[in-house]
Amino acid sequence: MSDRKDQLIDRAIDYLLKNGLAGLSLRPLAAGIGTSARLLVFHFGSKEGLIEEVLGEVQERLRISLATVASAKALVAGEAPMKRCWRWASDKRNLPYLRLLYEAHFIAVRVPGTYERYLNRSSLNWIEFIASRLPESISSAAMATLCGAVFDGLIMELLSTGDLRRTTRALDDFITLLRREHEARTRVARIEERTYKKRKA
Amino acid sequence: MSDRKDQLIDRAIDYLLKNGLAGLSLRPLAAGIGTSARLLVFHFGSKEGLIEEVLGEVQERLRISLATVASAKALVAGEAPMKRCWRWASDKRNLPYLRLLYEAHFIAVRVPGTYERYLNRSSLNWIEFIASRLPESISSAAMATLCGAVFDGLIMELLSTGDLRRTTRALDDFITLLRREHEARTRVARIEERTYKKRKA
DNA sequence: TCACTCATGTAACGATCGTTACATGGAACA
DNA sequence: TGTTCCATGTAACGATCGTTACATGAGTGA
Repeated sequence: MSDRKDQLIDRAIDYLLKNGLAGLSLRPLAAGIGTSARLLVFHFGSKEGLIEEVLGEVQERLRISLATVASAKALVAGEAPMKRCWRWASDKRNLPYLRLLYEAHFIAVRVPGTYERYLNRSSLNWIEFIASRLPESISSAAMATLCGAVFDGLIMELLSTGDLRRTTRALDDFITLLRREHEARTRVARIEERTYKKRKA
Repeated sequence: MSDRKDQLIDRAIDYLLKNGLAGLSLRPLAAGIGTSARLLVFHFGSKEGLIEEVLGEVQERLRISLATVASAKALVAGEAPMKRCWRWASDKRNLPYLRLLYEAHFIAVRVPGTYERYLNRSSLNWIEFIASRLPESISSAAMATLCGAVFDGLIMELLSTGDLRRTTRALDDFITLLRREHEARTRVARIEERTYKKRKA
């Protein structure tokens, strides 16, 4: 963990954020960050080792960054955690990191045994982050899956088109749908509760 | 458009459905489908030409396949078009084609000028398909974006985990949300209409 | 001063890449 | 029968890939 190596990781991350992971090769990467392929292999052992360390650092940075928005209140009351999470994810400082992780995730799914152990958890973990903050009335595995899919889909759309306004409005619409469903279910629950009390009395 | 070329396209599609597009190289492809790299270049001009024709054929097959479910009724009444579309997309005969197109879409977004003119429209066009069938009450650009994102996200989740049951339930939940919102808005609309009539009278 | 470790440069290895040159077989048509 | 065009095989080209061998300079503690 020398200073030189950390510096190389920093620069390699910048390079990967720009150029992606799919067609990565050592010599252009080395030339782009002011070193040589020889030194990359010297410090990281191999190309795969470099990618491992870079992806690990990327996940760590995102994890730390996400922690700053983790102090959200419950859904429905105040700003929705989903909205907060969306503002974080669509921030232009975080979005390139997400793009890189999505790319790695895609490659890992396509070619099993590639990077998958560095992505298995905590990479796209804002889904758990959101799901754990759903109110009980609309909390289920399917609903958590839906919330995660909305995020994945909207971020992909944002990455493809760059249309932040439209994707943000789509998320707002989804939050509205969720809120209305929550209100409908709790109203039914209150009615049932009242009915139950009446019978009891 | 010789028979031999069509046969090569068929086999190349099968190969790409299995092995993906990212790390494609001519010699393994040729060996996998019983020909030679020499002949692939002879028939398609270049590797890029081959990918163009293969992706074009893939889109054409999906377009035809999607047309078979295009005779859906309006949302809310009967089976939702989204559900119908989901059953089509998650069919194990169609899913590999979608995976290939998603991969191409990802590469095209990452490396501008790559395949993008072969994907610009009609590739992921079930989004328009769905959006055009939303009832007026919940029809907007944002809502269409949301529906598309739900599809993209759920299909990615299905491709990643293979969990058809959970992703299908998530879609059902979303349809429920949409339906409830539709009912709420039309109810409000009816009340407003009644109020308006009363005043008029 | 000397040995030793770390960092770095030069150059090459074998493999694979997309592509091409050249030759040939075989069918169709004059 | 001869010619012409399509299909195919063999072999190679130059480029690039990840990786490695070897040498050397720089710093550092004994």
